[in-house]
Amino acid sequence: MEDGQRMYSQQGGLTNMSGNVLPQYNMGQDEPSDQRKQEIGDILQQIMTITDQSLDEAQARCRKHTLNCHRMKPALFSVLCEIKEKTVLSIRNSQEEEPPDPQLMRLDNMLIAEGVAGPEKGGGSSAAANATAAASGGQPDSAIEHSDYRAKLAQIRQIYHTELEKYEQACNEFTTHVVNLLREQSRTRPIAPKEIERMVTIIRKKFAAIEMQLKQSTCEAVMILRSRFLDARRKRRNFSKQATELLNEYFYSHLSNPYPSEEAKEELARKCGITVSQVSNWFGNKRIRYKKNITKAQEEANVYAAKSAAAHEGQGAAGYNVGGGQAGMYMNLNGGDNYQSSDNSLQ
DNA sequence: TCTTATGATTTCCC
DNA sequence: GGGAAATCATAAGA
Repeated sequence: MEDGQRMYSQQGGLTNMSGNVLPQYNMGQDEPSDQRKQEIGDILQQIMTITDQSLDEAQARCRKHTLNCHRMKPALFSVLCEIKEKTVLSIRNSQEEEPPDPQLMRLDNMLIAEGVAGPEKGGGSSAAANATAAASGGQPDSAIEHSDYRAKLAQIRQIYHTELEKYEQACNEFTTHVVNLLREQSRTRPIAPKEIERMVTIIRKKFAAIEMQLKQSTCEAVMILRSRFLDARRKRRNFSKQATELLNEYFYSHLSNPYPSEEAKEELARKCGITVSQVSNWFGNKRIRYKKNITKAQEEANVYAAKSAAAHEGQGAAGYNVGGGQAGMYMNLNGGDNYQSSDNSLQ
């Protein structure tokens, strides 16, 4: 108040401690007294004009005019903005710096991996191709299943992107609307640009939550499609003859320890054009069935032993030894249980 | 159509 | 988690 009085006095005259205007002396800087009289007359005229208007209109206009034109407005708003910043906004500020949502990251990663989000790089179709290749053991697969999967995935992708665009558009429109509104309001109440930015962030967060729901339901749709597709893969297909030969060769040449290492499985999978888990399945089945039907297995072993021996003669090498297995240790065909003994050997 | 072979899945155990 | 064993589901052949 003191400052205000002092400031006023600089313009209109000197005041005493009670705020009364003191007699003014012409010091060479002050306005002439007849000019002041003119101003007072103008003010009175304005007051008289106001009384002719409706009270509300006058108040509104007066307030607006006073607020917008008052030379103290920027300073006052600045102070008020600062106070707001230090109180309400500081609370929000502490909540803003959150780490990225891991669930959202998972969803994003999955959508990218499935080829739904991100650049269209044939993710879905390649996934389908891999899946069918795995199921068919390298044999040509049903193109119908493949194209069905691809078409449905493309549908999901299209819906996802359409919805995403809608959300983004709505978000942008709403944000623009709110920003404009706040900017308009900032003429009559203290709203700092930072506060507007925060409001934008809040709006974007709200829309991000909606977006996450969209991503979740898209992931669900992909999962359902995938499971249906995988169910279709359950249709068993025999491995190629060449693949079976390779697997049998390895099995019978490692009869004392028919447990291929991970490296060996990978190598076999690569050579046979199947997956590592298919190799594992095959060896699991083979070990069990070998034990169950030892007579027939021995005949088979005999065939592969002969084959391998012929190959060794031709190459003069130890033959198959993937991943450090014990090549060349064939079972004794005259005595079914006379294979090389080890902890893992088949009894 | 029935049987057998075989790849995949499930359950249990270590 | 990997392997054994049981089981399922389907391909293939008689």
